[in-house]
Amino acid sequence: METGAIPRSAIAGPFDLQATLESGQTFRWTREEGRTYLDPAPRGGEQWYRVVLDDGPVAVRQTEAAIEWRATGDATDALRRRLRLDEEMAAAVDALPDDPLPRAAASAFPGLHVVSEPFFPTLVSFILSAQMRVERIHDLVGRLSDRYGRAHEFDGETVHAYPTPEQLAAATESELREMGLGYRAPYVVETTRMVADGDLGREDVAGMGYEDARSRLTEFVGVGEKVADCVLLFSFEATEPVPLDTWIRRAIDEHYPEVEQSNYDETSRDIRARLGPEPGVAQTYVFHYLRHREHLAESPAD
DNA sequence: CTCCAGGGAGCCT
DNA sequence: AGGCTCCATGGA
Repeated sequence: METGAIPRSAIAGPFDLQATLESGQTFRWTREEGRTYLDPAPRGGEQWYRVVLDDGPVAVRQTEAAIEWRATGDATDALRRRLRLDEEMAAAVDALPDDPLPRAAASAFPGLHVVSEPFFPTLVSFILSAQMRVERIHDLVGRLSDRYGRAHEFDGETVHAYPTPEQLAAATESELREMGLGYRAPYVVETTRMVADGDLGREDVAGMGYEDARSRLTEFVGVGEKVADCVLLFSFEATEPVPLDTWIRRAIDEHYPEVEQSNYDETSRDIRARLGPEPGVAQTYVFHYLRHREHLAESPAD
């Protein structure tokens, strides 16, 4: 076991590990204490989070001085890429329009980073996300990993990687239904097959412009405009996508009533034009803020 | 009991 | 293209 630390001085701007990992962008990281990751844990509690990276399992926590990690090899570079530690999210925040909602969201979680997660896990996770609560998506992703992903020994425990397309291709629709995926089970089966067979993959989309890429991703079964936006935002480092989920749609009704919500394409363009130069970053802040603002008062002041 | 969750597919005009 | 209905499951 190796240990290491990325000092705060080596991170661009403010960073908040808990907000970053628990804001519904990625469902692979698990808090070591407690299975679900959105139970009301204290903010800033220096909890360890665990995930399996390409090189194996890693545990990460944030202290006042640094991002600390434990892993079987040097995890510094992989963490820098996943958590985008070299990028100054505050630049996008500073450029936010002078609207109350995005401003409040940004000041509530100043260290929230948009992540850069791998393609296939993100694709399947957000197929699962349809009509499902964030906590439950996290739970189901854990179940898929435990059953189909590669097992690693770590700290005397067994931890599982997210399954590869080839591994998940072994899952049948009835198996997935028994695991609780519901009507999403056949979507996962077919999309996994498409990726495993090379019908469509990350590299087919990587060079395209935003709207073309989004359209191409909807060729996957179970992937519509909204899920495609999530995949582009959280695994392609795209800055444009504003996933129009129920929370954001309600926020538009409330705070941007002049934005008409007829079809996805028009609504997307309209709201993107109002959220500054990196609307996807703004959206990520707003989403997390909307889901937590009623609990903010309970937390001790930062 | 009802309502809702980071929606999408299938079918109909 | 745009609208409607159905789809599993668990928690509040």
